[in-house]
Amino acid sequence: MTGAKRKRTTIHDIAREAGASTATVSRVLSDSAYPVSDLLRRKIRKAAEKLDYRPNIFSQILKGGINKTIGIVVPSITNPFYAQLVSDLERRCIAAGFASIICSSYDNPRLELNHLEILLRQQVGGIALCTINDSSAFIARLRTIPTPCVVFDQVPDGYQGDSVSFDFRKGGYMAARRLIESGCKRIVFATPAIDRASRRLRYLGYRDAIGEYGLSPFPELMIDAADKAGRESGGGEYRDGLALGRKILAVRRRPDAVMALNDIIAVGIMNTLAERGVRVPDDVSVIGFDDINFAAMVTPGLTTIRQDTDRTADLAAGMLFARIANPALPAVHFAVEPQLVERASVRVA
Amino acid sequence: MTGAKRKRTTIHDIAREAGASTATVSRVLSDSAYPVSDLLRRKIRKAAEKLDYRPNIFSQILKGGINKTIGIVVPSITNPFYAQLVSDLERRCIAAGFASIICSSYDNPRLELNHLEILLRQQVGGIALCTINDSSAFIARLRTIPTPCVVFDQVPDGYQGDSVSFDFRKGGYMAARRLIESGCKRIVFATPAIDRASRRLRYLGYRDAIGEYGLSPFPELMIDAADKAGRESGGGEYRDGLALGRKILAVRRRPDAVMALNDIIAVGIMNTLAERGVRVPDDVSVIGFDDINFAAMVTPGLTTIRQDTDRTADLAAGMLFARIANPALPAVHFAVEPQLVERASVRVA
DNA sequence: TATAGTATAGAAAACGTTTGCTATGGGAAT
DNA sequence: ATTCCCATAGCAAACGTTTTCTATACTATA
Repeated sequence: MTGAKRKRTTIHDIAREAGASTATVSRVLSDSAYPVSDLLRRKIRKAAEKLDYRPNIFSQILKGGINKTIGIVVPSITNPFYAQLVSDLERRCIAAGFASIICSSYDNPRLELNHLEILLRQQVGGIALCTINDSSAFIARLRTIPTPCVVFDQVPDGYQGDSVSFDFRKGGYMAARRLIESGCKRIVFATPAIDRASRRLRYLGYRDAIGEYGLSPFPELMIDAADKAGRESGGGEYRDGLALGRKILAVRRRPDAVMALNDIIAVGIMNTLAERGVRVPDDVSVIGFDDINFAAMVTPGLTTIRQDTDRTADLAAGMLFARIANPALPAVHFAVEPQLVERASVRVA
Repeated sequence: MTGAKRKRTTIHDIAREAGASTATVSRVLSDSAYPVSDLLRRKIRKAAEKLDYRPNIFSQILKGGINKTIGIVVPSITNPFYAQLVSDLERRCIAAGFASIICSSYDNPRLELNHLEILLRQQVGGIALCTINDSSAFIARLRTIPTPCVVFDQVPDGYQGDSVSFDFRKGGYMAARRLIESGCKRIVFATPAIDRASRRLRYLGYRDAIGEYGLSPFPELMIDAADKAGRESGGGEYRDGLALGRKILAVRRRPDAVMALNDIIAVGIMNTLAERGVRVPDDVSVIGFDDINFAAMVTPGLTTIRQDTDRTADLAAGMLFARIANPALPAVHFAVEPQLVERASVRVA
């Protein structure tokens, strides 16, 4: 359509137009402190304007500049929790003058590693990583990457670099305890496969509470990972909640409370229960995890454990930019605290 | 910590290690058809492996290669509809060997333009754009960008390039008609500000149906954009639904149906109604738009107009990659059709 | 045996910047 | 008038690739 492929204007074009050398043009256009006469400065600026000059970032980076984009890796961008977290992170990148590359690994460690390799090849200036892979091989790999990196939300045991973790165990404990204190006795922890630290820790926290209050051995763990093999997902979606709901309905002596792995699953369970006429919270209490926007929109409103995405993003971005500015800094670690948010899905004591 | 900053290995290192020239190394490593002896080939491959070589994409691109990343711009990544659309697009990029940069403009035209400039500076190989800006100045700007670009979902009037649009007017018509045919007479269209084509068209479709069935002039349009100025959002969120719900409850002769701008707003309205004891669909029918995952999770299940994100992504990605492969192609345009999905929020006739 | 042809390899230029170094001119200090 | 310094400006190297062009050593042909 437009005929011959127009070439971009370079500093050479500007140099010619303004009667200067490329060195001087570069110095003017990159606001260097190098002394250049005002006259020439103006001429160069005008020429740049006239020719609609945009620097070629590839030569800049090649020459040794740092790449002002950071890579963000999360398990699943369609999970509202991560969508919010990514959004909060992205806002801070923009504020710092960085672009961001968002990668969703779809709960697939292989894809996650692939994303990471791509980001490294792209030589992004920094990486914010929420990984579901806590294999020691992966952690070893992580140790070798030359790019500033912060691991957030889920941080694998033994990871030594910068991180801001969420206290999943405490969150699990708080959730279970909330149920216990409202008088529930038969509490089930409902989850798809326990395949990563953040899930195991939630369960451990639940066990802490169960043990502390001396509750009896009940079929306390309800796992449904039946169709896991067949799909590219780590579970944790609505359909998993539906499946778990059916499973719960099938036990002979019904639990009086369920602690769901996350909010989405909690909603799936609530809906399955409602369909069969069992009322929440009157017949069974339900508690979620994450506090996605959505938790406030369902009926009854979902009582849940809040992960503060904004705080997490704030800490993670802060330490990432600090490290980019000074890679020699010692590693730091933050933890963000869970928070109980009361709504209407747990019966009052 | 790690002491001196280790330099990346380059083809020069490999050349030295394997006793070859950089030219040969480049040819081997980029799988060129150029004849190189098997012996040397092997030596170079082994050296590359040993030194953990990764090509520097910046020099590759600088040298004239194309940048295998595409930029995706959407109004809001936290909107589940766009999250899904982005996810569907991203999957196709990966399949085509492209990375993707996802940018959320938060319903802010200034930020959107800024994102676009960044993508151009990054010289991404292609851009997939869902814009909320249909000013003629913006369309003119769009015409001048040198990068392959496809506009999807919302395409502004007068945009000439590749696009895959959604038939919002027809969608609006289908929604309103569904309500009318179930016997509703006083149907209100509930929306935050009508500030972009996709919203205006929905309203127009609604009017089409209203007119066609000769319905009476009722306070048919319910706008709540009160606090718009104060926030970085174009409206369309849950709180907008709540506000609209309150407004609807306040009218003297209550509507018997509401057509919401989108699913999230529909849920907000349903919840507000439920809180005051008005039942959906018995007292008032509610219909949404988009068919986000969420629409199936609320009670009653939300009847809505489906925008097929997967189909949209498929078309958009297809035409984008086609254009990248051959920029001289004439522009093409596709439209994806709305689809009514029945659930339980509209009363049966 | 001379000649051409073929397979293989390397030297070097180019992509668009940044930057260390050198060069020029003029004013101030001697 | 000589010396020195300072303010300007440009030259050219370097970043890591790709690619064109040239060079070498065989092998096959006349």
